[in-house]
Amino acid sequence: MGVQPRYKELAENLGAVTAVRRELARCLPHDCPAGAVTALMLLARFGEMRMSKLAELLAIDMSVTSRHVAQLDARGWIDRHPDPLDGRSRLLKLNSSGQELLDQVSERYTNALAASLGDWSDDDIGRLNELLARLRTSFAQAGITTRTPAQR
Amino acid sequence: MGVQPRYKELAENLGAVTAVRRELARCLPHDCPAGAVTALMLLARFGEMRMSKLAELLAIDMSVTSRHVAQLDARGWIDRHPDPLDGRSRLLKLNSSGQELLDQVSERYTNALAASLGDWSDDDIGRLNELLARLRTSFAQAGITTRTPAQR
DNA sequence: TATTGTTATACTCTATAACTATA
DNA sequence: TATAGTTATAGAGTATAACAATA
Repeated sequence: MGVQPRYKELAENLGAVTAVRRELARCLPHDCPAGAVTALMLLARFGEMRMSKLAELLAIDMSVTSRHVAQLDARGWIDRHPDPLDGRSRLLKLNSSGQELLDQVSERYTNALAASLGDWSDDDIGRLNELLARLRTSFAQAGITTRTPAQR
Repeated sequence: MGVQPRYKELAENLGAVTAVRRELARCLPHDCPAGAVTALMLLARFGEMRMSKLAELLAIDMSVTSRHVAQLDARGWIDRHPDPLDGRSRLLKLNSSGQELLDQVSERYTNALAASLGDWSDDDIGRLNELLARLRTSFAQAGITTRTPAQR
């Protein structure tokens, strides 16, 4: 197969991932939208950060990030304290309640994936992880240089 | 790595695909939402079908599919004709105008992917395609048996 | 009575633009 | 003047529930 058809196929397959994510989201607690989990995962993985950094990691506009963060704060999953280096900024940090939620969600996600992918080999899951991680970075690098949400 | 951490990692990586899809959607014509393209791709791949079949392929509720299809029809990308076998149903079919749009969108998607993934080997893209296709089927099979949108 | 599809309503996620406060 | 973040408004996508028409 030439590379052109592979790209076309990839575009179709990426569309199908949406369905998988939706399915996965069904196992979340009712007061916990999927977007919140994504943000919390990033705060868990990369630690304390500013709004603008989180927006960059999420690859969404800061205005949207701002609303998500306000929700996370309202639900008591993160703490916001002033950035000593810049009075305009606040630093975001996952707190113990958020960590607890994240642990619970991770367990549910893991169970849901195990139920669907039980017949996958460990290696295949690892390969998919590698390729998806690479896809993310490839797109992030290219995305910055093209047109994207406001601040870019 | 054990299999549990791999599942957790996969959940995170699937979240990141959302950003890729959003980025990809930016290259679409202004009057053509990404959801429309997904539906058209399925009609192109699997041919004429009923609403309920399309809803199943999209893995969304038929009520939502109904609205998407109404849009596709309003934009003149599909034809709907009565199902001779069942008066309640109408058969959906991509028409020449829809095919034309789809060709144009496929080209844009391909260009966007080529720009971001230019340094990927043909084999790696093929491997990602295989794994994503398998992910879709694994989830579809498991999903049907658990709880899902209304009609299941 | 069950099934196919449609419509009404509500919620999540996102973008753009206008705004506030600080640098 | 520029930057960090917030808020208002609008649009896409989805789910549930109530409904119409046909089987």
